[in-house]
Amino acid sequence: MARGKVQMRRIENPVHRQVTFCKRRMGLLKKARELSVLCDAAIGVIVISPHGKIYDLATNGNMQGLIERYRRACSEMHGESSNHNETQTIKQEVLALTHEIDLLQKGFRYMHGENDIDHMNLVELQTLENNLEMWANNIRSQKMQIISREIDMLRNKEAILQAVNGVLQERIIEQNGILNFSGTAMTPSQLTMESNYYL
Amino acid sequence: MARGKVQMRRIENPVHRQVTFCKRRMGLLKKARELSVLCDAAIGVIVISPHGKIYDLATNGNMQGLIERYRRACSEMHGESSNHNETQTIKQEVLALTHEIDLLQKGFRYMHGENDIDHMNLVELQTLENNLEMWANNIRSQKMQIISREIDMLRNKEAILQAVNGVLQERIIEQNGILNFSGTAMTPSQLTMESNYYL
DNA sequence: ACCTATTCATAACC
DNA sequence: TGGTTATGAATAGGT
Repeated sequence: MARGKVQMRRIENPVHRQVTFCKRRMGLLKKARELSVLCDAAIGVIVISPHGKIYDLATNGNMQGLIERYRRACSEMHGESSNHNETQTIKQEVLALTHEIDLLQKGFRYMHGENDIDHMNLVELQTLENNLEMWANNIRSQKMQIISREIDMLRNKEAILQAVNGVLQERIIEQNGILNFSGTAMTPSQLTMESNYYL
Repeated sequence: MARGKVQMRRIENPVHRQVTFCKRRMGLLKKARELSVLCDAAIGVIVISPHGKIYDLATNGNMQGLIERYRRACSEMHGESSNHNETQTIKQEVLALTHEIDLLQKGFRYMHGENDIDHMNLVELQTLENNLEMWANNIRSQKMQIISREIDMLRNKEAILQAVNGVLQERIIEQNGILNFSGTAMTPSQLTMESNYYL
């Protein structure tokens, strides 16, 4: 909103994104507090960062209570009995989530045309299958890129460590020659670091 | 904020308060949506008017899931050792489903042309690939169903046509016997309909 | 609901 | 992260 209009889509630059996240999050919470004070409303805001960190605000100081109120109002709307066995609500959530997944998957099916998979003909299905195959291939190559980057990095590390190793060995040999502490000299193998395969 | 700074306290005039409530509520939800889009965050906003009317927004389209995530994070923060024996497994299920939804949404965005694939890690990519594979398998089996239905239908047609053919041949032979129009008699092969392969 | 004068929020920059 | 500033957005008050 300043120094150039911003496009309404995910900010690609991670640094910019993080900065904007921080600033706008502050702004959002401030606006929420203001609305709450000015208009005497109860407001809850939950923000979950892409990395799962949670920021929240409950203007009445108690998010749980607010959520309960919200839930009660929702179930009233759905005409459900407010029989609040915790397990029951969670099971309903599972149901809701499962339903959402179904919806998303249906959405996927619509990607290649307006048709549902059950009503698609062979040509359409074949096209969709080919597209999926391409998509999967992209994913596989992306995976390979990540893996080979990791491997390259590890090779580099290995080379560096080998070099360090050589230097250290020479130094030890030198010291052995000078001090003849043959009993305490480390063998080269003890100096070799294990590769760190954290893929 | 315009035409005079406003004091940060409850607006006494009920009309002004209602108008401001409406306007600022819109603004708040807009800001929330923007933050969500720009920074890839999951955001939930609950607004309860002084009269108890509820307005809400869940950027992932599912407030229950969001609240669940929030609850989970909170109990983690409080380090509560949950004694919910049965509930625990269900909560894990919710977690898994929520995660799957995240993945599907990421994939969705990718399909729409925004290259989120670059920001997915190996595990996410692997899961997505598996999902795609399952999907492709569904499509393949759907194709096979269509194909075998078509084949069955064609076999039926063939059988019927063969029978008709036989009858017609007999009739021709009969007519040849009676009228002896040997020059204009059709050969059996000309009566055979071509199979209609419109797959 | 629509219209501006004003204040506010914030993108880009340190 | 924490400041500064130019600029686009939000909105208070009025119609």
